[in-house]
Amino acid sequence: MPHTSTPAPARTLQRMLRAAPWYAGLDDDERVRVECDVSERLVAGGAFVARRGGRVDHWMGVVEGLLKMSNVSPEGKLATFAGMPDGAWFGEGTLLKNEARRYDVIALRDTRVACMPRTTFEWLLERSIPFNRFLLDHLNERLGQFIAMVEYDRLLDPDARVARCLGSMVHPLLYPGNGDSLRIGQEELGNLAGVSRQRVNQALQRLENEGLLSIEYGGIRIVELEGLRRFGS
DNA sequence: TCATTAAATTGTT
DNA sequence: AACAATTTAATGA
Repeated sequence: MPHTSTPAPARTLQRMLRAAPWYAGLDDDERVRVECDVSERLVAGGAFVARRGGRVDHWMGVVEGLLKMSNVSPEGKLATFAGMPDGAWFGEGTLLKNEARRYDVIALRDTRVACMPRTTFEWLLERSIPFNRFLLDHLNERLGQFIAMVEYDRLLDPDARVARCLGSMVHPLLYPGNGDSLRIGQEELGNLAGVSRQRVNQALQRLENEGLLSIEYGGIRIVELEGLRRFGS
């Protein structure tokens, strides 16, 4: 590493938008409107970004931080659907169906959230084919994750749960910009995978020994993405 | 640039 | 849950 290393570019809202996979396909008018309409909100760690049952009037994306999409059943059972790292977008399903939100979104640490107004979202939906294409890919990917979840989740041992949790948060096409490394601590990973931090540590060491990832301070570097997604099956 | 310190995170029991 | 070890970030000379 050269000692003249340039400081990592700040995770600004504008930078995040321009790196978004759907942004590249927009025309100039669309880009101008998007950059004008999208605002940024800071959510403290532990706080709700949006609540189940609440009205949905924004399509949201993670500029910087970490979110958890989850639900609590009437019996008090916690179900986490997805972890959302930098560059992840969510809420399109509820926007398209125009119904109340079906899940809670909670910040696992201080997180900056990009908010695109419903009107802008619908405007893009009406006129941009690349935007529609992105939504299609995005929904399809999400569907695949949910199918895998109902198929295996209850049967998986902790190692596999951690592996799949990581695999679901890395997507070179839908969430670019993270490269092959994920900034997530072992405690946060435990919250997402539903296992203790100690067990996360144990799982990560096994996964590292099998050559699927490498453990870094404050994060994980993905080595074999497909191996992580397949792990345990 | 280097040393010191505090804070965060990891590894182990 | 508690503890020790490690890494990073911040501070000031």
